[in-house]
Amino acid sequence: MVAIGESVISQLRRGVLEFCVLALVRDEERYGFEIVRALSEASGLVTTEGTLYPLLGRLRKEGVVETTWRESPSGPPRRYYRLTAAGAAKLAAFAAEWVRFRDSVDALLETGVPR
Amino acid sequence: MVAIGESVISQLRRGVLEFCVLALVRDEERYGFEIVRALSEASGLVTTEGTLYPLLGRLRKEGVVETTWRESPSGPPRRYYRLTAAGAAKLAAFAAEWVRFRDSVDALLETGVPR
DNA sequence: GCCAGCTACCTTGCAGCGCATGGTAGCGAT
DNA sequence: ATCGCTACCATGCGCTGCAAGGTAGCTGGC
Repeated sequence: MVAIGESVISQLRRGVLEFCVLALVRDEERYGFEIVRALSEASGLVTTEGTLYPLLGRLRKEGVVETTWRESPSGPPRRYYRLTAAGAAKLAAFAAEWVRFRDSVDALLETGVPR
Repeated sequence: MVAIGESVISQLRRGVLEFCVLALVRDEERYGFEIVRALSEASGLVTTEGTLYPLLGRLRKEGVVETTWRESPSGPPRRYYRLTAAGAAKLAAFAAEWVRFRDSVDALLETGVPR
């Protein structure tokens, strides 16, 4: 068994992280710090604030999420994110692409032959 | 239905392409141009020579593939790639990581909750 | 009062990889 | 001899994840 670097896995996160965030705020509002923690619970999706906040900013500018500041019961105020209709559409479109991509990779890794 | 750009999908290929190539040359020798065509058959993995040749060069330097020049029956000579033992180990290690990563993403996209 | 530690937000600069583009050369057919 | 296909390769850009560093609110202990 050979260990591959964490850097290899970090390349995997490219392009996927964005949609994991959209999925996280699809059904309920969440704030940034909470999203970092939630992603850390999913193995292979661990990330840091240095990654997430710039990403959240891009999503906001793009109009796929909208935000509300709310007081915290204890601590500094939080910016809560929720999905917009445009975000829901983009997420749905990605989910379809993801399935195709995932199946292609699975087939290749298992058989060594494209499908 | 909203179309998402090809650029979104191209980000998905990050870090995965390398291992798809390793998988392709695991069981039989293949040459560069052939690999480009083979990947194009797998939806979601379409790539170009501008991507593949630099990648093959990195894999060669890394020692996970080795190559042999062979005459073509018609056309310029071809450089054939095959997996080394180190490459096989790296591929196997990745396959395990991939399963974890894939399942995490699947869970998130489906439920909006990390697992 | 004040300081340490947690929470929570954000910015900046770097690095890696996929891609577009362009270049070279062998071979066969018209 | 020119065109088109095959087959190789290099260069520069852009995007995104990450490390590192910065600001500030709140709480609890002394």
